[in-house]
Amino acid sequence: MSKCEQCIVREFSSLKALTKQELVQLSDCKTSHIVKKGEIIFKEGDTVNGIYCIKDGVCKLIKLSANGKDHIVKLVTKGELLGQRSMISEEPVNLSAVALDDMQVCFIPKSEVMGYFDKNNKFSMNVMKTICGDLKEADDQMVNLAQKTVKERLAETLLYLHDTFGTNGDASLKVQLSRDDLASMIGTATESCIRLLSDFKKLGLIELSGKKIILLDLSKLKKLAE
Amino acid sequence: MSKCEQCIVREFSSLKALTKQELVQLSDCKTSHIVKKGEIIFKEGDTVNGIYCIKDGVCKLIKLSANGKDHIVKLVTKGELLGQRSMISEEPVNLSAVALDDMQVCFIPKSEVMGYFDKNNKFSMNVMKTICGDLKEADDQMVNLAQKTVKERLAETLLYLHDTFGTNGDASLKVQLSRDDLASMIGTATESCIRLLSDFKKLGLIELSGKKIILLDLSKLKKLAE
DNA sequence: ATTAAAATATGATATTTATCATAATAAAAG
DNA sequence: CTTTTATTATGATAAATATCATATTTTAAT
Repeated sequence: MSKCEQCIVREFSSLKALTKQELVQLSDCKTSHIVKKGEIIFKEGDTVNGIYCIKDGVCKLIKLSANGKDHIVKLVTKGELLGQRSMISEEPVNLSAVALDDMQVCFIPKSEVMGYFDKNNKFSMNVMKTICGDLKEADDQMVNLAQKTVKERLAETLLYLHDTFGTNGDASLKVQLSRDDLASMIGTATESCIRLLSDFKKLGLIELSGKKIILLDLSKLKKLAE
Repeated sequence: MSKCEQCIVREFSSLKALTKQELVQLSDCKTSHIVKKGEIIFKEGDTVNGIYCIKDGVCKLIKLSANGKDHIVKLVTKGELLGQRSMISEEPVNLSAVALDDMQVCFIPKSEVMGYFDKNNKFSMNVMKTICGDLKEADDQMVNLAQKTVKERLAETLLYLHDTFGTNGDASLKVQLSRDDLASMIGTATESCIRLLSDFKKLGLIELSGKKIILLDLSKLKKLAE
């Protein structure tokens, strides 16, 4: 079993506040898991008795709507924690988590995490700040969905993927979303998403080859995203 | 100066966790304010060095979008606290708060609140749960904006106003929003909102008289909201 | 009370976006 | 390697929504 004390990823999450002693204890009670691309980590409505720490890979947090389509609320990647909100609220999770890559995740049982909450003030403050950050982002996204056009949202999302997850050697976006996923991230029909990508390609803003997307003109995309 | 120990409203917020001693101390450092309808409590970008406790009235939390229109992210009413996120994140507020009614609010300086955070575990847990609740709601709204039609969102919002803020003696919604505000709550153009209200009226779902809105057929509205 | 200003309402039209249909391409399975 | 299936792409059309114009009503101000 790998040791949390030596895990670099920890430094990027609220867990960075843990003491050496707490980390040793954590190593003993955590479990490590491999999650293959497409597999579900947890499902809306599940009772998840703890939190997941993402060691590698990216997953989508999705919410099913009344009409059966689902919406991608957020992408989460290595260094981040999953299931904090649910644990604090003492409610089932309100989102499903599905791997977009092959992932490595560690599960930390609730009992352990709650202990840190009580004893380690810095840890609980970190978690709170993270959740506050999520809330702020959610507010922003809400306004975008309410007021921006699909074209603007697509441009913005492409830039977000570029800036947040970076590019491969060939300049293509590292996170490879299907057109379907991209559409459910910006809140539109798959065909509309595909059509706009074609438009962007014709305008020389992006290059498409298979699932790969290369952003060619960042500044024009920024203007389009307003 | 009114005493917090005797304030009923406190029982409805995170402040219910405070001890008698803490409440006495709170009474000494809080300031009470009257905010007239339409007045601004704080503005996006402001540094608010504390939190507001709403004793009476309702306000809207709005966010300005790039195109100049603003979006109502949330309505907040008596018993609730304002500015918690900003205080925890140690960032300027990301939303503006504008009174929809004449309001009574109390301001509690940051130094005081942070003291409770450190010493009163129940209080900080309450605040966390509130923010987690806000995040869950934000996720829901996001999906609604992404996937529901304007008609569905209008029906849902009318029901929300009905269920959350109640009705007057004549069965009209207690919170009176302008058509403009209603539109910026559901994320549509003012004219579209007005048009749909007229449609609902013609269908016998609601009654309109001036600014007053009366919901006549809750179950049909529920079906419309899906 | 009268005028001015703002809010509400409705029609006409343009634009955006979704849906349905079908083709082309890519990926997976046998 | 070939067949099947899923994904991506594009056209045609329908539906939803925004915008512009203008009328009506309500509210506020003089």
